[in-house]
Amino acid sequence: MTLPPPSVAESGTLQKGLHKDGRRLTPQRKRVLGLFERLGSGNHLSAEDVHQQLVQLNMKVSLATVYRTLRLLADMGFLQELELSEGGRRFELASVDHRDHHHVVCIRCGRTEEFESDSVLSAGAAAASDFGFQLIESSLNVRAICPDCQS
Amino acid sequence: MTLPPPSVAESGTLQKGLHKDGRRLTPQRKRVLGLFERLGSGNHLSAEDVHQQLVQLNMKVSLATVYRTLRLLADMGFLQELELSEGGRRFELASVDHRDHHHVVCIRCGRTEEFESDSVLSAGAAAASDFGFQLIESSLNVRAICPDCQS
DNA sequence: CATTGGATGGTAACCACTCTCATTAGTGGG
DNA sequence: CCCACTAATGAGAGTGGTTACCATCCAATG
Repeated sequence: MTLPPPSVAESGTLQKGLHKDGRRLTPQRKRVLGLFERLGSGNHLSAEDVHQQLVQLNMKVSLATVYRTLRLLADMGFLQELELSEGGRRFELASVDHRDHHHVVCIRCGRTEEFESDSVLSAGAAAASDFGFQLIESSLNVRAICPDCQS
Repeated sequence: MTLPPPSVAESGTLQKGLHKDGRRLTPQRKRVLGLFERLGSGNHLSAEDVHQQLVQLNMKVSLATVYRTLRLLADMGFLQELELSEGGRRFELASVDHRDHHHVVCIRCGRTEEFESDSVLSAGAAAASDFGFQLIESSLNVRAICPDCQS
């Protein structure tokens, strides 16, 4: 059985979080967060992506507001900020998954494999907290040579 | 006893690496690499940093050339590139002593702290061997927000 | 409703970085 | 040692993602 998705954008959770800081619930903010909830977790969107998607849905939100809202929602913890590639940060619904994504990369052919590691996650979290930093994400990049390139 | 520092920029190692690809040894390239060697490992400099430092030393190198040279030296393996902070990527001297250290970087101001972790190293080694890769090095990049930028 | 200050939209500005191109200068051969 | 070849430099324009500015708008409160 599937439970109905608990929409943060509609349920009042977003509104509460905003109001306790003197902020306001606007249609634009609901649209942005709602978009992520409709797509589900696992989607990583750039600001431009979000803007385009909303335009296609006839839900006009200016690009400037998209940027402001993404940052706000990330600061509030509803979205998670991550950087998967060069040239642009991306956002996804905050979830326990994708908290850290690690890669083994072959320096010869570029073949990339992903893996997960709790010990790496906790090591990164510990290091951040040691310096008083607020963790966003940690990624372990392992440079190596794949079997095909070892010959 | 202290051995004289083996300068890659002066010893001919840089020249050799350049010549075998039809490239040229220029004063600018020696200056950039020499700067990193003078500062020693553990310094993370942005292109702007390098430019400023060289200007202060009366060793004029244009900013465009700094960018070009940093990329070149990183490709050649003399420098290590850290794509960490939002406000620009940084470079450090690639050295054997420092090949197993990790970074916590503030995405707002670029402040970078180093740390070491055996568990991270073994996790990287394990991941490499799981995929049949031959490990070269692993580096954990922790993206976070420093105390000063958390306001 | 009226008030008020946070939010939006449109756009200019910004920043790190790259490209273009005329000029300079390493390199290797003669 | 000089020359020719062409890689490399310098200066500045251009680029793409992001932020700042500001007049206008509107959600929240009483």
